[in-house]
Amino acid sequence: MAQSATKERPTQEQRTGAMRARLMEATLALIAEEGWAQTSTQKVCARAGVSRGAQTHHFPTKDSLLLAAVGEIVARYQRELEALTTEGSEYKLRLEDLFDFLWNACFEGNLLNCWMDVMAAARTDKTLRTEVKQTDATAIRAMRALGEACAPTAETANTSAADLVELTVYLLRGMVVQHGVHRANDKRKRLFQIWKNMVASHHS
Amino acid sequence: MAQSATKERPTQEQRTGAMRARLMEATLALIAEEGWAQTSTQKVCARAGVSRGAQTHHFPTKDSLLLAAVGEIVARYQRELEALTTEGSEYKLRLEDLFDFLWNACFEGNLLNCWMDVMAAARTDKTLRTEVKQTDATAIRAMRALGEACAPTAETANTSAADLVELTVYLLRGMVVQHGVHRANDKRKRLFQIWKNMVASHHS
DNA sequence: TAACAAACAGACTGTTCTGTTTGTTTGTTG
DNA sequence: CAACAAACAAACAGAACAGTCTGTTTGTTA
Repeated sequence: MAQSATKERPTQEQRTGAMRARLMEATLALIAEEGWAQTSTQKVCARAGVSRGAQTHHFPTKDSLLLAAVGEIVARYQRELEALTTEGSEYKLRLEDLFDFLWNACFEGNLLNCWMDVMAAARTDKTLRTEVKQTDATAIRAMRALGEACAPTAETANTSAADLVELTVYLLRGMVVQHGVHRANDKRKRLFQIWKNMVASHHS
Repeated sequence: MAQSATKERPTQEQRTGAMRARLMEATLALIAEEGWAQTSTQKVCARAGVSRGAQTHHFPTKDSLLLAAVGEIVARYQRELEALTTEGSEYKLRLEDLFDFLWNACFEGNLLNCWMDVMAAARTDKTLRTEVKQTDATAIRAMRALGEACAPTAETANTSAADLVELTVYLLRGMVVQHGVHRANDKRKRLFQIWKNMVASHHS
């Protein structure tokens, strides 16, 4: 009777992993739903169904929890980005495909909403800013490289593909913030199409 | 002797005006320096050198104070915009001039930093969102109209000037958020120049 | 000038929050 | 199985916060 054979008792490593995962999931959900500023450790514990003692054990300070959340956000985004490159490695990835991917990454799911929240908060939070500053720099560098890989900027072209990608990133970020206030994606989709046309006619 | 002739005793209207101005200035400064989420009524009072009683008298709730601050931000921005149109009414305002104005409005002063903070916060604050939603809509409408006035979108053109202006606004907003984290305006200025070139060659 | 209302000041209440501490349970290891 | 450390639980302390309250000063007006 004692132990049912279906479930072994979990090892400590499994426990910490599960606990951290639960806390991380609750944290990300709260950032997405209530925003960065309204995300408190107490709410995270309540949402995760975890005692405050457990939370302080794994994340002794609020900053450690939220910085871990930042890392998780960019890790997930990076994962999507890598998935695109590997699946696209077979055939030639077009610049327009990259733009469409960036668009989709912005408006399906709430990862980018969270990220813009973090960036806004980072402006007035020193430790967060230093973290975000380099993380974002590497992310932009990666996307620039990806753009360059898509369209190697022929000598005839008058603009580098990397610059066009970076412009697109800023444009989409502005749209994401707008999206948080006013969900009218039809208008924005039309504008983004105009932008893509401009790129196509300019980078030829 | 009693009253020195140089200073009359202030009327009540003057008092309220002065007090509201002091509170408003302190609020905007705090939003700019510490961010929207870290702006509390107590800090505002301390910064303005005003008792909490006075603050609660003029702004009975925190929301009323912060919504007034939002109104002040957009009012100032609107004022800059109108100044541009009136001073430019003598000679023909070019689309590029408008773009340069938008650029300058973004990176000199911290009005746009505050505004992006507000937009980010509005995503997860219902009352703020409804306020920001329509305010921002009218602002964008005004800027679109201004763009249309600059360059009346000749029939030969394949893109409306209004759309180009709106795209520019989103692009610049993304750059402003970036600017809060990483102040590297040289890179962004170069990118914006590329953007202006694309517009010029496309809207011809 | 007397009565009144607005402007202002400061204390108090209840809540929320982060970080710390003390104690209990659970897994690991010699 | 015994000693130990990690995982977890819960209570506490101290601070910041928004809102409400009572009292005082100042301007208005009949």
